[in-house]
Amino acid sequence: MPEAKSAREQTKERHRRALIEATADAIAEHGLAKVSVSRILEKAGLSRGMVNLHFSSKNNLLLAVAQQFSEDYTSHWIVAMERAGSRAEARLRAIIDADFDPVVLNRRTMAVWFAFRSEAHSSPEFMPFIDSRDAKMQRTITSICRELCERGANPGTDPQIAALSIIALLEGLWTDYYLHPDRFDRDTARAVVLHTARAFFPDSFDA
Amino acid sequence: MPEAKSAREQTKERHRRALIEATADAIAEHGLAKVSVSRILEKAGLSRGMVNLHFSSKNNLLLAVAQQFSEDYTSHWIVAMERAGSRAEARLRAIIDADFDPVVLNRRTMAVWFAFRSEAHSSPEFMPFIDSRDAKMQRTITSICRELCERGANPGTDPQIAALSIIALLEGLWTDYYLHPDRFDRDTARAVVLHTARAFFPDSFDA
DNA sequence: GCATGATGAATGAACGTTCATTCATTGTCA
DNA sequence: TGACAATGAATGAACGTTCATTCATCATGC
Repeated sequence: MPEAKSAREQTKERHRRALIEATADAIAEHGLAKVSVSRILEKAGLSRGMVNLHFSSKNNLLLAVAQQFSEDYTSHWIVAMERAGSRAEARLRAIIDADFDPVVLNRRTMAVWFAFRSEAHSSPEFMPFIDSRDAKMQRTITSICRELCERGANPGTDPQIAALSIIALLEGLWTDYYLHPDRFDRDTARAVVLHTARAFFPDSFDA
Repeated sequence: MPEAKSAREQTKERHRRALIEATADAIAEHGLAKVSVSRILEKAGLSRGMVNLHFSSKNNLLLAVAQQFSEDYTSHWIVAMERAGSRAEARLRAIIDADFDPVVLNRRTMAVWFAFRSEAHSSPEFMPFIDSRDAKMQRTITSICRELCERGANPGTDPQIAALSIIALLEGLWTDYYLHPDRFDRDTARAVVLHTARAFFPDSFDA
């Protein structure tokens, strides 16, 4: 047993999580601009003072939500990549697949991501949590591309440009889903990214 | 002379525009969630009643801003494309260049676009104005791709997939600029899109 | 060309509502 | 019983909107 938590600590933790989930629900339903403490507490089924008790301010709760979603996204693609083994091609495929996994790419999650992104420029404290495809992911994909360049001996391919293209494509397809979730097709999206990967690395990513 | 407007009508129109510009400034500075009528009027240098006098409500003013930016974007790429002449390759190049033109791709404009996008799902009245690369642009680019397929006789290229890829890339690179305006390089961005275009249509888009 | 009444753009104090936050009180485990 | 999580009424600031009033501009009559 790692920690034997008392019943008290357990409900406290449960309430903390409930507030974060309720806030995400409220953002998805009403939009960040219309999210109020009252609406959050209504969704969570908790009393008025709870937000300030657990997070000391509404803004801190919003920060906790942003952090939660950021960490969930990052750990998701890292786990997927590591499960894929050590081959560069398999690792890149796993990252791409992870990006279109319904666990990540769904209406609620996108609503939260895009909401925080749009407020981060005027509230810089959100900045660390809005960059889904952050420096770490960029380094990872760039090094995969570099490996593919060396192995496949593609003289014309710049790993930096390849990585930038793939990441921008992932971003753009997220936006496509966000704007038109009904007409978005996950298989087509994956095919588009793999098509681009194949354009850079003809030896890999066979259809 | 098209219309001889009275001095009264001129100042009225000037105030209307001032409110729209001030609202865009306020969104860029404070974020949509923190834009209040007071802040807008402070920036515009006008009196309290002006928003409701000209737009009847704050929400209608926000709608007018969204519409303005949407129309400006659309007319910009259409003018650029038509100036490029009738050749398919030149037209696509013009659309790509237009998308990275500082007139369109700048901090203020992106702040406004992304702000409205993030609120449109909970306030559907904004929906008609948030889809920069809308159905019209998609039809245009798809038909250009179809023409390039036929002329160049690229048997393996699906014009739909090519158009989707290019549009998603443009979207993704906008997001890239929005998240990191300082480290964004317009020339690299253009090169990335042209590189992808070349992958689909090897006969065209020479570097 | 000038005087005069009509027009409606502009103003800003006031309104009711909603907001995030506080804190004295209550309830519940250890 | 002591410690602390939970409650919800109370608070004042900020919100969008209203509206009686003001006054520069315009149309009209002479």
